[in-house]
Amino acid sequence: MFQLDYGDPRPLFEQIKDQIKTMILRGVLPANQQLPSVREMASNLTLNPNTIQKAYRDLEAEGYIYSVRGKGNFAAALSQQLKTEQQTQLKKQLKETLTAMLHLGISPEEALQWVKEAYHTEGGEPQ
Amino acid sequence: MFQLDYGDPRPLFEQIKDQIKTMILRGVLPANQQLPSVREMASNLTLNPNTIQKAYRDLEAEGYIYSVRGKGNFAAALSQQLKTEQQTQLKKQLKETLTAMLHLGISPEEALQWVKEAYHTEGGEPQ
DNA sequence: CGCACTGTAGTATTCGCAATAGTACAGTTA
DNA sequence: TAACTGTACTATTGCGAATACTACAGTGCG
Repeated sequence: MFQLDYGDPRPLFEQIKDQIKTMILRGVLPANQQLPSVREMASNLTLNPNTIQKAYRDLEAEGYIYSVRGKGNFAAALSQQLKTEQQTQLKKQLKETLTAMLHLGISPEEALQWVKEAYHTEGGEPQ
Repeated sequence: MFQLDYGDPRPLFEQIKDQIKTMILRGVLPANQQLPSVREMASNLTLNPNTIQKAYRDLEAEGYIYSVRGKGNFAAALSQQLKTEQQTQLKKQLKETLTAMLHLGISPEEALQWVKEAYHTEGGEPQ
């Protein structure tokens, strides 16, 4: 179900968190969709249930999922606040990238070209 | 000379590496400019010389600096290869950001608007 | 009820790796 | 020679991720 990279310096629970976040933000996991149980996911990924639980607890604290004792974990409805946060972060990220490009000697015109190009090559599905 | 964030999960030597990289890529550190000695930098940042040495060794392996035994560490001339690598990475980063924006419901038109906006607000120097 | 599932909480332990501490050796320069 | 430089070790500490294990609480179903 998920892709773990043991070479990645980032901890496993973070990798799991990010993948779930992405799925929720992109609508792959609709609201109230049930997630695999802590034990099941742990079994599938061959790691400890505690690791999954940490990921789930964090995600709940951040508003991406909600937990119901005895029932399971479910994708939360994507709040406007969460969307706005994400947008803000993406904007910041975009600006950082553009700044780095500028300082590397790439003109704004070239940058715009890159942007258009990125859209034209959509379907390659980066990441 | 450098800014260390002990709250950052990233190791110290990585933070140092990145800051030096950025300075070199942006021309703040011209070719053959001498860097502080391992021991001096360690003293300034109040950490162990080994930590600095690790950063320097990595940077040399990546082609950002060169070391001369008995003399010191110096910024390398920014090779075309290094620039190209950096450009490739930025392009990839840009595309990932744009893809995420798309999936968040931001149209290409809006995205372009963001890009222009980012340039207009230059001077705020993000990061 | 009893059973099998779910989440939750806690402790103890292992393990990896960043970072420290310390010593030693080699090359440069005045 | 003296005081710098880089480099190479080994040993140790310390932190946090991940494991292992146990236990308890709520849900759903036959």
